[in-house]
Amino acid sequence: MVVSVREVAALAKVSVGTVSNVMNRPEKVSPDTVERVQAAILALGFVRNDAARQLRAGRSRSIGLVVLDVGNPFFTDLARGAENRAAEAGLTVLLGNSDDDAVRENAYLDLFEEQRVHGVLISPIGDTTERLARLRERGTPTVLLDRQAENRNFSSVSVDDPAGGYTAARHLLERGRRRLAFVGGPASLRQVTDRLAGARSAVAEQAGATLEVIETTALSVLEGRRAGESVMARAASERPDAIFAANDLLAMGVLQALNMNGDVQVPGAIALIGYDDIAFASAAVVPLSSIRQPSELIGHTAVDLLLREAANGAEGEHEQIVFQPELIIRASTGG
Amino acid sequence: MVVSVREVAALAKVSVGTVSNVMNRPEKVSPDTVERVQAAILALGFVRNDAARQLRAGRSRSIGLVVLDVGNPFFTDLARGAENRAAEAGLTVLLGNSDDDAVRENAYLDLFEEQRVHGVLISPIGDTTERLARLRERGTPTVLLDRQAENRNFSSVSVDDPAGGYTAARHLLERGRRRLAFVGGPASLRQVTDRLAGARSAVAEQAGATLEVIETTALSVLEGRRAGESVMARAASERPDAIFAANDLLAMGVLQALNMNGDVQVPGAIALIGYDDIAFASAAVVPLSSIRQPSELIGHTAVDLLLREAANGAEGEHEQIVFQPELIIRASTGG
DNA sequence: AAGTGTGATTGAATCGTTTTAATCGACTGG
DNA sequence: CCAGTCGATTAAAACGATTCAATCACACTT
Repeated sequence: MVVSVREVAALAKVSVGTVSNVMNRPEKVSPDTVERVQAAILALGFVRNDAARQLRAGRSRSIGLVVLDVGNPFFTDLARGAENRAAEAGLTVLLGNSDDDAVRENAYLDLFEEQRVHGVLISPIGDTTERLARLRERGTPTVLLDRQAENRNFSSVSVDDPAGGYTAARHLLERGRRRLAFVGGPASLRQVTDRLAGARSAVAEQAGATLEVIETTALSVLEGRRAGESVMARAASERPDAIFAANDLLAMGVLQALNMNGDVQVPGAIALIGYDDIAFASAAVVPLSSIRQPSELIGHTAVDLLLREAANGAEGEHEQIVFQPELIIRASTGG
Repeated sequence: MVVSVREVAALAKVSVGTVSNVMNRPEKVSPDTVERVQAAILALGFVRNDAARQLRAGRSRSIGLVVLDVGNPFFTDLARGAENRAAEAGLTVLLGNSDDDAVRENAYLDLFEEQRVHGVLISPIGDTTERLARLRERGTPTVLLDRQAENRNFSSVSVDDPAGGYTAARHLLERGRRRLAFVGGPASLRQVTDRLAGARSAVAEQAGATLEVIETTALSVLEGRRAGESVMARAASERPDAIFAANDLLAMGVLQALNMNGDVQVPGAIALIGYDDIAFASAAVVPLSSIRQPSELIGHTAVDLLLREAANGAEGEHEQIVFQPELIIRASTGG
């Protein structure tokens, strides 16, 4: 019960070439033949075999997207932006979730390369540039997401993380807080270290202000809760009076921990600010101040860059696009 | 600069057949030949072309997953479960987002069928059973998610939605509420109508209790907010004293609307319960009571069913698995 | 020494679509 | 009436990995 162009051609009494033409450039085929072939396709329930098509074409019609965490709305929003733009260009997005794991990241890159995807968008964990360079050398255009390559060797779409970190910390300082804590990790993530660096420079400018770092093993709600609990375990006088979390998931976890016992007021005792401004941030126990990133726009732009990169060939220029983040003030830092 | 098995074979001074054997069943090849071939692969940076492989094999090594909304954590959790189980079986999951749109759903089904995926998992919108029956007839095993086929013609993994709806409404009634409102839609979604039906029967059992329906066009935070605002627009005496939202996203939107002006107390004036128990529910402004569904387990089980279905061939039995939901009580219904 | 078995390797056919050069008919203008 | 053109169609050659029957080399048995 396998139906290939061969059967369709036989039924429509034409050659396989004509069947192919009907599917791909019907204007080259006489109207009545088109009709006859389409009738045959329908009658037999023919579905074209994409593997054969790709084999001939050399490249697939999809692009691979590797994100750090599909559970993070920031990345699903970004994916939506990429998907929409890709759809306009007739391409499909394959979504891979590295879950902050180098092995999984690598597995997805292998898979995408074997599939000869049109290109790869990736928010890399740690330092993968060597692997990515090889990927590109072998002909798969690559764009970095949410991260700039040190050596400008890659096209990238990112947001100014040091500036975001600076803005967040500055905001807390302006609210009169002096004993800040940064919650985030792992340090292998560039986003984390950049935001921390930004916060550091803001604190350095302010006499009498301090910044402690509470490191986490992931950017998840659970890890945030753990960090929050470690703060709660201290005597009240030992606690920071403001917390800057490296993303909103962490911030929400921290918030849960602080609120669980009900004895720590936010923002009364501790002000809290997150990062990303995911949709849930505004609906939190205490609506969360945050640093907004234009997530959909990032995905959208990344696809544009990828298409340009693909068109230019290997020796084209690489373009770095950096968006500016935006401070969103809500109740968690005193409205 | 294209590298195929041919080049590898030439460099290693063996035949292409041997190269293939090295990759797929190295135990059939003498150790030193294996080594020579692998060295050649590495030296040339050879990456096997998946399209050619699939063409020969007849089927791809991935399974297609079509969900209603990737923005909904329920579905990303489900996807994670599916992905993990699939990985154990050496398969990849391709995630498609129908966004509650029949056209996009169809596009993904076409794509997956053209790719000759191992099988399809889908949370169908509206009535797609005819389309799915054809898909299966042509050889692609299919499992329904979060939805049972009326005629038992499909394997499916779902949760008892009428029971969940009943439980939610019953809980509100037991808290002394009598003027309930159901927020949800569109009515084309089976999940919505089933949960509503369950709620209806609970209300019918309770003398003096009423249930109004506020229909939405989607199960999103935004639509929830819209519904909440329509409630706020009424005189206080005309408002319900309890709201059952068809999922947590809606419930969080409702909550935002009720809280925005600050004048409606939850659960004081209006008790609120959602559905799914997504991770963010417990971190909401007012921690949200909800009906928990075992999302990861659903994804996991669905892949199992799919593999069984694929093994049995077309005329095998179809299995319907129904999980029971669980009431989670938090502050939004009075703790 | 002939025959038998075994393990390693090979060569060619195959999967299904796309593409290109070639062919065919019919028609037009000189 | 013939050369030339044009549109529609065809046949065959790709694309690259897999697989299976055939071959080969070599050791072991009788």
